[in-house]
Amino acid sequence: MELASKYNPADVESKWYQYWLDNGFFKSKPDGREPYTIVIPPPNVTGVLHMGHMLNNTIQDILVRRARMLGKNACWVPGTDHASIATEAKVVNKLAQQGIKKSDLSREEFLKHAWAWTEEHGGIILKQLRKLGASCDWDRTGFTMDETRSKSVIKVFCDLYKKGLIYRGVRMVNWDPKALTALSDEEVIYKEEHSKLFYLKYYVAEDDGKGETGAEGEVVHRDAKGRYAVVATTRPETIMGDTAMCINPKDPKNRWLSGKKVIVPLVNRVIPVIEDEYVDIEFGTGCLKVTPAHDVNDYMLGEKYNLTTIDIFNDNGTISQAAGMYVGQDRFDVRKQIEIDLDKAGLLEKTEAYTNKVGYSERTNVVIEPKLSMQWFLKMEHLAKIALEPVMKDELKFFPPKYKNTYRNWLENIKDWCISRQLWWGHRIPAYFLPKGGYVVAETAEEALALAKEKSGKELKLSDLRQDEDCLDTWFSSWLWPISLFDGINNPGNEEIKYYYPTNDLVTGPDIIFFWVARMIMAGYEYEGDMPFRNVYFTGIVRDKIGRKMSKSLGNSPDPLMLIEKFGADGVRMGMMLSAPAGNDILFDEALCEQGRNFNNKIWNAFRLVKGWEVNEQLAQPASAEIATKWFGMQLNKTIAEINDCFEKYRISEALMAVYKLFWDEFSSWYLEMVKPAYQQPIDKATYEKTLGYFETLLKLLHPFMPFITEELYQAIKDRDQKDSIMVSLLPKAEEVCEKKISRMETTKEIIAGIRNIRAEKGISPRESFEMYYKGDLDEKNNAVIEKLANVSKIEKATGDLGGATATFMVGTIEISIPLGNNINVEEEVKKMEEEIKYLEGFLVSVNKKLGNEKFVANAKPEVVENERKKKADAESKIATLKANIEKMK
RNA sequence: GGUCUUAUAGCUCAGCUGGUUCAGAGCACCUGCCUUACAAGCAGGGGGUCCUAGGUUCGAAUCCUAGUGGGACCACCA
Repeated sequence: MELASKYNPADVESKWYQYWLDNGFFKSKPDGREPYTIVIPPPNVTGVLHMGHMLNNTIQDILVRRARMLGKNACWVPGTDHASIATEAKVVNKLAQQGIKKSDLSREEFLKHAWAWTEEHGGIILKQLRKLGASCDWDRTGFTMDETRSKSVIKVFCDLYKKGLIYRGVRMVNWDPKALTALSDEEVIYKEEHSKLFYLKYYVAEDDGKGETGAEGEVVHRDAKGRYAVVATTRPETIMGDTAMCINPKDPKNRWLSGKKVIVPLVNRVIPVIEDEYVDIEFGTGCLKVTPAHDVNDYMLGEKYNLTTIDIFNDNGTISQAAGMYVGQDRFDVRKQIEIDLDKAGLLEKTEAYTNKVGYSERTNVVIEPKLSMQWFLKMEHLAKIALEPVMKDELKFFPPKYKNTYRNWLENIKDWCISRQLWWGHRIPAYFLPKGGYVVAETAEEALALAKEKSGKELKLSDLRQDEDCLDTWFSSWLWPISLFDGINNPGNEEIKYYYPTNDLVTGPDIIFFWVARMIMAGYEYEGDMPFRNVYFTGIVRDKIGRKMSKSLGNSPDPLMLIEKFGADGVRMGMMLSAPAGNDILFDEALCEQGRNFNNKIWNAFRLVKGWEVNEQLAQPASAEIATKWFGMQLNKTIAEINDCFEKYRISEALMAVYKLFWDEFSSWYLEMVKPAYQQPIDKATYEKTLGYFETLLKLLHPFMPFITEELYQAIKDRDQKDSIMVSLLPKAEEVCEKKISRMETTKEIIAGIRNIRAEKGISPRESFEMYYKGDLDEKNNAVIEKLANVSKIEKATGDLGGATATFMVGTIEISIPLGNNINVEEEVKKMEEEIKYLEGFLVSVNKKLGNEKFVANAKPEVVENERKKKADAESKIATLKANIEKMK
């Protein structure tokens, strides 16, 4: 078989993915084995794969494939999220392009469009995951709005309602004027903004323009029209909703306003001046305008002082009838206009540049309007309580653990969760209103009817009930994901939920720790009485190589599929992992995928070498090969233990680096060179079989990271049964390691490197063989290896004087000398040795200083002191040797 | 403003309980090589005030304090 010198991933990737699918290797059913479960963080159903997904799913696939190869029953459940607001926004946009307004459609008609859109774009992302090699059990693919999941959501809603944890009420909520819905606090993103602070004049009502002068410390504003207060605001357009002005009772400069009434500028409404310590004396003028309908804190004041609320906004952010002016105009247009109007009327004292934080809708990116409205809420106190302790006690572990703090902080300051959304795409709230007021909550309309009859004591028909128009927050379905995927809500205690729950690892970004992770933990304990997953691995955010967040608008995000095409899925997976230490942001650079691809090629070429050997059964195993096979077995086990340790700590990129070095350095650069027969010569059987065995083990270790090339080569090593795939093979266990063999080989490598170095420095061809003499206790067991790799014809312990023409170097305390005949430059050698002596003498000084310090000798641990003494002796003996050598050369 | 986190080679990061695994890895860089698996390669090499200033200690990259510079999250300023 002639193999190309370059590996071509495109030739093999789809073939093996299909093979895995055809043989059902991704499938999982409960059985007697230990389960290993991951549920995918469901991507938006209509989304496309981005680099964040690549990272996330690569990690999950590595964990799942590894678990499978450890003999566990690995189950990775894929699925998608209906993404209520995001998807609805997309559908609304698409309809708008066709000239259709959502408001012109009935709920049913709109949902038809939404489902059509979902079917058209849905699941693209899952297909893309296949290209990456994701070993999900596709038969289990879930969707947050499929039948099982929907039923679960409704059931949970009713249950929480019955438990008194869900309530309905008018509250100040975050209103998205574009999507026309309420949002939870978590869906609001605060951005710093350069805006203006407007100073408005509020004249004192019934003031004759003369009035008294201010007392000590008071600041009284006055002009021809009378006395006035100045209020600083960033939102002058809300003055139509002002129903009070507030000062701090401890504020001397505004004392004179106490008990007065003032006139809202332009609006001319007379409002009271109230006093509350909430007002910051230092801010602006210390006078606050109170608009209870449009600011959270003002609302609080309104409640406290029983102020009237005037809602001056329509749902879409335009000014409402209630405002009485600027009706129908947009809030931001009015802000500009009212500035002009106030100024003209002499009611604007000044404006100042000002930086403040403004809340934006996470999804539609419009400025959030705090708004009073009737919504459904979930009480969080109980749920927060049951979710906190397991994480703080590390029963449920976070990687990296620093996120425990973030988690605790959120849970300890949690507010009730606004779960209703004024959207159609989602789970409709199962609340039914009675004709004469009141409502009932039930899983089905029929049950609701029964309850309604009971409640009203009257005969009612289904058509008399009106179901709540709102639907639930997307996260109200995703928080059940680890349970609902195994139907644990509808069918408690079923075989699957018992087997797969709690799941093992959750891999996700820290950006959804509140949205999703925390809430899943709550739901897990509430509904299963147990954690939803044992470990949470938080990935970093994928950034470009100069640290900018990858985003569509910056155009700095590569298309994952293009990357796969260019470097192969294995190369890209490796590129992602090389750059991804846990918890730190990932500075993604295509060069890392290139490194991944190069590594693939390295593996490929190592395979070409091994596979190209011809075996001669008569041949005895050469000594060098025997040493090599024994040593590499040890090295292999050592690295396996290292890898296991890395995985335990979720240091996945370090695990990869360990295999990488094992394959490239130890196996390819050292081992293969040791056992490689001369050109076109056959190899002995024992070495050949050992080597193939090692190769296969290496492939297994690499498989979780690079599934495709490893399957390709696993199959190419020999003919295998249809069902014999590397992905269902078992990883070797780490066996006892003989450290002595390993350290002996390290010495051997150093000697070889030293000799190669001499050749390089002197320009002597590798073909010209050397003799080697040594002083010190060199273990001669590896001599055959030195002879082969350094082209040394003879190794001997130096007995007498070697004469002048030798190059000498030290490996530990062993002195290696290579006679060079005419190739030597005595002066150069002496100079080199003198430099070494200088260094050693400096070293000695520091060691002697330490040993001369009585406190050190008295206080340090004995072994440390002993070590220092040894260092001293070694250095002294080295210096003596070097000095003797110099003498001889001269 | 609060909480947390971080600073080590040109870049990205390891460095555990303070001491020979103590200054490391990968990449990048430099110098030789188209040597017979691999130039997507091989063999070598250079490169760091371990952020700054104090402190604890016989001994500090490591522990403590402060400062400076990054980053993250939360929160209230109209």
